[in-house]
Amino acid sequence: MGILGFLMKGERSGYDIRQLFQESIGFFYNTSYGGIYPALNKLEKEGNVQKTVVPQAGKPNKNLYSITKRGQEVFEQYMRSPMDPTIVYSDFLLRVFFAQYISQEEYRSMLLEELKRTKESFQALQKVEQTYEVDVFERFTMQFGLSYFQHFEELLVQEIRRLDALQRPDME
Amino acid sequence: MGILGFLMKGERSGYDIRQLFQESIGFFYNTSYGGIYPALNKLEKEGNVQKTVVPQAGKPNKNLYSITKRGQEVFEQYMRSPMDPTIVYSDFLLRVFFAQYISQEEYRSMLLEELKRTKESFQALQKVEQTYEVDVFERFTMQFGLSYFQHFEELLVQEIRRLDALQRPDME
DNA sequence: AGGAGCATGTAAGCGGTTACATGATTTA
DNA sequence: TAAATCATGTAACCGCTTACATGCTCCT
Repeated sequence: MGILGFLMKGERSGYDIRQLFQESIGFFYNTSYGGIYPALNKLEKEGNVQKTVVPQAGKPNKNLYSITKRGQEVFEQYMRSPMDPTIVYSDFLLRVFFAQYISQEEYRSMLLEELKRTKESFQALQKVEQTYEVDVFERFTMQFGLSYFQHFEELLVQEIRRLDALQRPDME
Repeated sequence: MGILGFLMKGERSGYDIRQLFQESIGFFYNTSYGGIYPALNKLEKEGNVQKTVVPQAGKPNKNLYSITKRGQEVFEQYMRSPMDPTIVYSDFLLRVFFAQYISQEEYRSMLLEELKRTKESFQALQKVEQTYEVDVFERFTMQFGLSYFQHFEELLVQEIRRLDALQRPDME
């Protein structure tokens, strides 16, 4: 459905759409080429999008897709349909849950790794937010993400501090 | 893999495991019976778990599984293997991203719905945390979740306020 | 009388990722 | 010269959800 959303904003190729996904909403919604190209073909068959082939030198022809009236209706209908619940898959949290079975050092390095990743995600998203011109809603979505990563980071730092305090309970 | 983790804590049936998943880590890791039973069979074939059949009156026999030495090793190996990145699938955020195509009222009711859901999730998790005796790590995992929901709630409330302020810019 | 809870399982299907194949151009 | 970017696509596979099937007991 995100595909139709991006096409609402203008003509795009499958390649473009992948980039947009990655850069803007990759942190909460992801796809691969293997998903996008077949999806576009299907959308075309259903008459929701139209393809324009743009010949290119030295590259495969570019397939530019634009949304049809029918596609717009489908998209608007989607926007009004019941929301799917948000789903989080966190291997990290699963491991924390079972952390009684590993050593404190291993636990600590797990936290450290997740902290590193979180920081990286934060910075990547921050960069995107500053690079692109985005509308109010796009910006809000990204600030949601930013805020989420920041908060997550804080929790991780707190837990690492707690661990270290246990190691050295003598400290004042 | 969560299955092996639960079996580390003692003998469980497939049904038990499903309940535990739902109640404790359901907010970031989910499964259905259709996933658990086949997985248990596979684990048994591989020699990672052992089945004990407990006859019951008026119900199907209960299949109690316990983890084998081999299974423990597999679990410990997993705990030391590279972490999968955390993945979030949020239909809500996707819709926010494309909210320019819906009216303010529709947007507002979307926010309200997500707020309601978030509150419910928070309360459900809070209840679980208070009901069960959990170890340090299990508690921490849940507090992670609690904190996540709380934070999310705040962001939603802020955005709703911002919207309402736009509606009535005259207010002091 | 009906619904929730206990308890196990199968089959169909779907959405999606991973990996592969191709190949010119630009950048480091 | 190697890697990244542009650009499209297919095939295999995988894990998982949904739906179905069964049926007793306890609570309301």
